[in-house]
Amino acid sequence: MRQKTAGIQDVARLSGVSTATVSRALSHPERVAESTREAVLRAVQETGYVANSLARNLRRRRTGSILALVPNLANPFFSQILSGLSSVLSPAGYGLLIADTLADPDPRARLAHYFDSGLVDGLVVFDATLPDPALMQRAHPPLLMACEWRGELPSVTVDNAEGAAIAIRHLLESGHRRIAHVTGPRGNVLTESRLQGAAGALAEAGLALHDDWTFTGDFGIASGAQAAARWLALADRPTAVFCASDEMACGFMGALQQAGIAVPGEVSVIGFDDIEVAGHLTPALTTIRQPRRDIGERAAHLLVDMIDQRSLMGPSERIAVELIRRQSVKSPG
Amino acid sequence: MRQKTAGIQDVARLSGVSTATVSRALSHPERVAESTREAVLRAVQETGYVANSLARNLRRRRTGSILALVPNLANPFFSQILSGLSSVLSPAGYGLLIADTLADPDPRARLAHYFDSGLVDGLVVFDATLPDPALMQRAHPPLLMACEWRGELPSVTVDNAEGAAIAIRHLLESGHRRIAHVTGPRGNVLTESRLQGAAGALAEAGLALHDDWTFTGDFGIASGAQAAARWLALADRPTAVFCASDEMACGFMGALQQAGIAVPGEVSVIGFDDIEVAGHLTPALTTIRQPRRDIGERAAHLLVDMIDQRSLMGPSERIAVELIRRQSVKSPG
DNA sequence: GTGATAATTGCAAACGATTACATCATTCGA
DNA sequence: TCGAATGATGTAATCGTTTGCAATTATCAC
Repeated sequence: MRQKTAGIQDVARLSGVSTATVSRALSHPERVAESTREAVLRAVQETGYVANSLARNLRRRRTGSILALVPNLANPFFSQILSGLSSVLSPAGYGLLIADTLADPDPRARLAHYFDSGLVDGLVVFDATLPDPALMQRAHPPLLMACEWRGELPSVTVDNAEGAAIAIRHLLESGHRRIAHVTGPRGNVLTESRLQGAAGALAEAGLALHDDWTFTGDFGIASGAQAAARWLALADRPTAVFCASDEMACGFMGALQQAGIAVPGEVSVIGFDDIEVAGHLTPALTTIRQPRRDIGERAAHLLVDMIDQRSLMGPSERIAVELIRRQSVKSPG
Repeated sequence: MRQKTAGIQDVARLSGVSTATVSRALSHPERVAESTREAVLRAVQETGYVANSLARNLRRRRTGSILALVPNLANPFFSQILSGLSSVLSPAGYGLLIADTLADPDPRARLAHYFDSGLVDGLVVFDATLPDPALMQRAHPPLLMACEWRGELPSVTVDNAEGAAIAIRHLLESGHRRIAHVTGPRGNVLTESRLQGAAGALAEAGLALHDDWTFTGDFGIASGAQAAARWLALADRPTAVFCASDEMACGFMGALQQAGIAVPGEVSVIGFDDIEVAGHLTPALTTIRQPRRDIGERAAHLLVDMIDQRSLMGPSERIAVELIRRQSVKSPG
């Protein structure tokens, strides 16, 4: 069974001082005499005392943990972002709580719950549909959007429209004129923003986004494969495809190759994200890189700042994307 | 700024009862008269009161959160397991804390810290090197190993040796006699266990694991590509390769294809894990499936049981694996 | 030597809930 | 009708820290 762990009382008794002094010796070492500090530390050693964070946090009115609400934990896109978050949060003294909003029957209720349970000092939200205006009325801890964004909420995002434009321009420069687009779910801010960037770049070249050539997906692998099926059914096929996520690009290429279509021989494919596997596919996937670890790290810094300043608003940050040229794009014909 | 949130005092005052009654009305509704219960609930509505979990947990001597220690958050293998964990932990009233032990300068110290900080009610540990005997001496909350295992600690694992044996037998049945193996990091329990299972299956067929044909990797994509380079340098090449993880298989196949070697034409490849992308590679990867979501869910159940029974030991569970036949294996020559 | 200033330390009140125990009002059986 | 059992509520202790304030002692300038 769990033996009772030493409390501050025990340390105080052993070192012959009051609990107040023990507490100070540990959290504000400069405010106690060196000799007492040593005595206390010795007693801490001996008892193996570790402060109970529950009590400490109750008194200090902070919890020491921040919550990340991700739409789908099983999506590898997030893992590296979370890793980045964790790497700056831990040293800053925060634990990282993670909740999967997909796995949750009522994610909005959960968010509301976290707002006033006092369980967390701050939130990073990756799903723009979550923090709706009604919800934001109530009192709540600092909240930062990441990847997606909404209204005036502070956020860490990537330049999605520009990324899409870069992708399209790359296809254009390679000589493609007939370009398809596999989108994310309609209504999603990322989807719309990339769609708009793609359309803009196309327009600059005097082209338009052909309705029959834009396929709606959901960022997941399977939806990429479905888009491929629709592409295959086309009488008049585009020579290049811009997929709004690498996962979809992966599903798209896979299904095409199953059907005996050569990539990039018969069709060029460009993705978005640069997930780890992208460079190891055959052909290696040309894509727009989102620096995912950076996103996590920046988000963590911004949120910690907001918490420190007890402010609900904070700066937003936009991170640049980058074209990674690999093998899945070549000149048509 | 953050307006002060209502406390139990406010509810008590508004509904004209004592705080004790409010507390009871909320946590033990049957112990209070219906009329008062209604009055309390009405006051709760009006004030928007939500109990402060810090205070509650301090008093109840539990924290309501459990911690998962994963060796590498950026590895997509874990995301689905975490998702499974989360899906049963949330309804059970536990939050899921996640820490990346790779990102941590001193993971052992962190584990020690969690042992007595009273921050968590239980731990799920995915890294067998962490809970060393010295550490386990001290008082600590219930701990469950998952995927990896160590000593007598309760664990949720998969039948690794059997999985490896199934993989090898599948290659054997397809007619291969010259079989290579890309392992995980040496010393790792998964690595050794799969190695042993593979050697066993080979022995049944009168074959042995050729030293020159076993390449050491680290479960990551890049190490698979490195193994491929070593395979390419071989004068006398095996016709099939069993990779101890899908990521390595992916890196292996990719590098081979880059070098102009056909898979499965010139060499068959079989993986382990069945990560999501496996079925969308070209060729689609034949592999041994680990039901990752199940692992997470079972681990959560077992751990919650241990916590409920205040017991440090608990049953261990072994989950079956399954051969997924796809396209990366065919008969040689 | 004396009063003022600064450096240490202890006392006790928070933090915000839960719950053992005491109290009071009912109900019921004899 | 009375004593006991039952049920509903309140009082106050408790969980394990931190910290404002006061008290004590040491230091220093004069």
